[in-house]
Amino acid sequence: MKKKEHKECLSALVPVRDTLDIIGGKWKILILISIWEGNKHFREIERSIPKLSTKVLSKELKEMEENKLIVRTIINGFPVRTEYTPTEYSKTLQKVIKELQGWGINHRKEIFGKG
Amino acid sequence: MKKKEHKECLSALVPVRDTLDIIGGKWKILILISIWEGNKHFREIERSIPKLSTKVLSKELKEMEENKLIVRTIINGFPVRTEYTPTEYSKTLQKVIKELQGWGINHRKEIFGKG
DNA sequence: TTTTTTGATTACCTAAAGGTAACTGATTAC
DNA sequence: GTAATCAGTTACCTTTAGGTAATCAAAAAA
Repeated sequence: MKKKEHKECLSALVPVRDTLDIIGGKWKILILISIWEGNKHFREIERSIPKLSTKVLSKELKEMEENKLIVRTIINGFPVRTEYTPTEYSKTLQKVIKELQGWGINHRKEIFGKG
Repeated sequence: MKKKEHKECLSALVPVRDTLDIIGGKWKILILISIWEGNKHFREIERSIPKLSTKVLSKELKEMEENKLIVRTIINGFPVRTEYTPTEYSKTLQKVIKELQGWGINHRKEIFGKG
């Protein structure tokens, strides 16, 4: 009898993991959407998302900048302000998020809708 | 000056959260793929995924059954065996996973490939 | 009768994610 | 001078996810 080989295909999952690391977590998509909607300043973004703390926002914004989803610009003015703007590249995530949303909407029907 | 309204659109994100809960985490996609590949029995699935513990596998399989991604069948035989088989419905996740993978592959290029 | 294999469950522990709150430094209004 | 707003940082605590290992019950093999 042929010994069963378990193909693992772990390497193909590395990019899946990468993506989940970037849009997973409790706040990441929320913050991204807030910025897409036009919120530009730290306090503005913070206030737009109930219960989000400055610490978490600070950490997430750094990661998002590293991932080229947003650009951070310091504006030297009377009160020094910081501006966060979404990159064109960040918009490539919209299709992914839509896909997650579509599946989730259908899943609710699958689980609760029909018996 | 018109007061800035921050549209929150939190409700639209509930299904996104749902989907991430189902395919997020360290093992869920790995287990799903193992079953898609034909691994049917508890030990078989366990052995196909290095470092996965029985405790976590047990928990994840329950959740996957609740989410109608797999079917659990007990086969009364000489050693009582349990069989896990993927549902047709589970295959609707393949498109989502492909999307996550595609974005992740491109993202590596974006971050490391070009300066 | 002891060991092995099957499919798990339980208790305990660690590591990571996230939450709370105080504090910095600069500037502007009172 | 005092308070408030801007953009954060830091230290500490809690919660959750995941890991380790022992155990259970049934049955077959030695």
